[in-house]
Amino acid sequence: MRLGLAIWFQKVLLRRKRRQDMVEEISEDRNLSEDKNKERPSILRHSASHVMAQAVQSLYPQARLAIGPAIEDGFYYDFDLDKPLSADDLARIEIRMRESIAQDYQFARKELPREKAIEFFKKRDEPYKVELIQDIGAETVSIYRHGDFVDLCTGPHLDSTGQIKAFKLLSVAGAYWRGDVKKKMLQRIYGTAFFSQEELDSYLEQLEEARKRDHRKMGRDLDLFSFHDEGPGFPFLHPKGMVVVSSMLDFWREEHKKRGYVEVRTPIILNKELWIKSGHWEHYKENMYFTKIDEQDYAVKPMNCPGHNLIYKSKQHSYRELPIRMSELGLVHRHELSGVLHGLLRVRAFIQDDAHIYCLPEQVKEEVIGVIDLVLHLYRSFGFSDYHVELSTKPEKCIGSEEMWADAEGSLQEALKDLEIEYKLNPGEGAFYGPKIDFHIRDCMGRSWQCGTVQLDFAMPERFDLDYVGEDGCRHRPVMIHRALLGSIERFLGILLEHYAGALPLWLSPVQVRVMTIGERFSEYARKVERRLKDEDIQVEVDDRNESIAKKVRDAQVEKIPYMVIIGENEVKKGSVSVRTRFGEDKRDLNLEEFLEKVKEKIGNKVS
RNA sequence: GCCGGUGUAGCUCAAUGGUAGAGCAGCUGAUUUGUAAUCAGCAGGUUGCAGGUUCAAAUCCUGUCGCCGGCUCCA
Repeated sequence: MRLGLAIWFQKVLLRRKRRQDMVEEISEDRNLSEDKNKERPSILRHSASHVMAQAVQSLYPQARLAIGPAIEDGFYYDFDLDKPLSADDLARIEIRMRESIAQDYQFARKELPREKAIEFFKKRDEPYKVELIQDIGAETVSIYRHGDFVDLCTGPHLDSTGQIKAFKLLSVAGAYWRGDVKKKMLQRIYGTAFFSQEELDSYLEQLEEARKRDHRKMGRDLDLFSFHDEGPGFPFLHPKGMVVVSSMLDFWREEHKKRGYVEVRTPIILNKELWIKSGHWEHYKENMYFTKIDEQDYAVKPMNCPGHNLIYKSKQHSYRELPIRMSELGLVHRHELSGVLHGLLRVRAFIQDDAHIYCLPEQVKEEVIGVIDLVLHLYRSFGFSDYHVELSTKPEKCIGSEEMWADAEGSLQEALKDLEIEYKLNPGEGAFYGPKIDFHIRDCMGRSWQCGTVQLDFAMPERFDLDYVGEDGCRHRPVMIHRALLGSIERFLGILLEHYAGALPLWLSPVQVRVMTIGERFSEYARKVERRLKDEDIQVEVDDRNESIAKKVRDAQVEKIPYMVIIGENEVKKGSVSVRTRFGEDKRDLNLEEFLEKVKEKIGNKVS
């Protein structure tokens, strides 16, 4: 169980190394050095996956081979095997792998005509390999052999198994054949390999570090939020968690006001007819919660757009009013599969920082650019630079015409191009109502989570018959842009906690200052200091427990409280404060008013 | 939802078929402390839940719920 985390953490390591890898790959392209190739972790790891498959088949001859690639941070191999593999089995497999490495088998490549290869793998009773070859268009395929093990593979590989110096099998998990829920579930073994034991050890060490910054643990330790069996996937925000969220939302509202957004609020439960009209009934039903009111069917909203459309339609609009930027910090509920719930990062109810922009067709690009500019500004303000952008296009199951989709995709692409933003293209991954640009941020384990999204929608205005009166006095169809920037407030909080390892920036800290007394007789003065800080809207607490100052400092450090104000004989006498920061800086005898001003200024400027 | 794992005090973990324990947190008292844990005492559990096997179940079996890691899906 613990090992499972390892796979993901490796991504964190590798993200750092990626730059180096890139440089390597470029130089390889120039001289295609065989030796350099051999230094690439992906080659090492792919070779390790072959060695693992060999070990598995030697221990469990009934295991059929599926696929076994190197991944960003290690490798895996999928097996069709009736016996469930346990941690003990992984240890046995590792031992068998070591034997193979000690034998130092050569990796040998061979090319086979397609038909011969199919025959070959049929004879070895490897149906998954046969299926793979049948799907490969090429006339010839390559196989790699080491010892008695043969696998369909394009390579390249190490020279021999002996070059695998440090590896570890990390976890076993289920995975559908070809990622298809309707196909058979296979057993996937994850592992990793490095060129030296030191690298492997340091990786495992950092894995342990990463576990410490899991937002779920910090939520408990810092008393920010909790989950309960009574509502799986539904987060409970505690008072301190709410303080953080309020700070986030205050800032969010300020930035939105500046950019011409208006805020609305729409009901959580709405008549089923509305959802049929919007298309959610048809396309999103399995993710929705339903209820009955006075014999009528209602649904709990999974999205805010239909409600916003009702507001838009509540009166006649002129082209002069557009764009209308209608925002809502809306509580949405989505029935997610139980197996995907993950702390605050994947929940069943969350606040979406949503907005719908109703605009003229010729305003689309400018509006999209405005949204992207705002999303990047928000991320920067929260201290994020590690995000990536993806553009997703028309899926199979969708509403709207081909032409609408082409227009919509074109506008998004152009906006990204104008802003010179690099992005990854995801063909067929768009929402059912339009193409989208997504912004992803990574968690401490290297997992990438979608936050911001900008989705163009030429279809919803049709369904709701939205219109505006143009310059020509005729009715026209507005364009609708859905967008969320932080995405889910809960998810964003989770990511923030991991990003800062719980030491949130001052302006977001649930407790910004803790006043602590050296002895009981200083409580009164400490309360006075507290009062003064509270008057200035600073989040402050007093710790006047009957404990040593060392203990109080320790507790505050563990809670990562930005400022510790220490009150003793000296401070009371001089009417001053002594301040320790969570970074260990210590300043004695400060003037309270000066300290207060400094803190206020830092909060205002969003600096730590 | 699927595959595998897992569930003992608020938290972290012991107890491998024979009387459920520890540290931290909590409470009480002593101590009145100068920058990462003062000392002592007390309290805290139908071992997730429901069945079953057994003279005896935290421990073995079945079911169920939650959680963890993946798969799939998504903010």
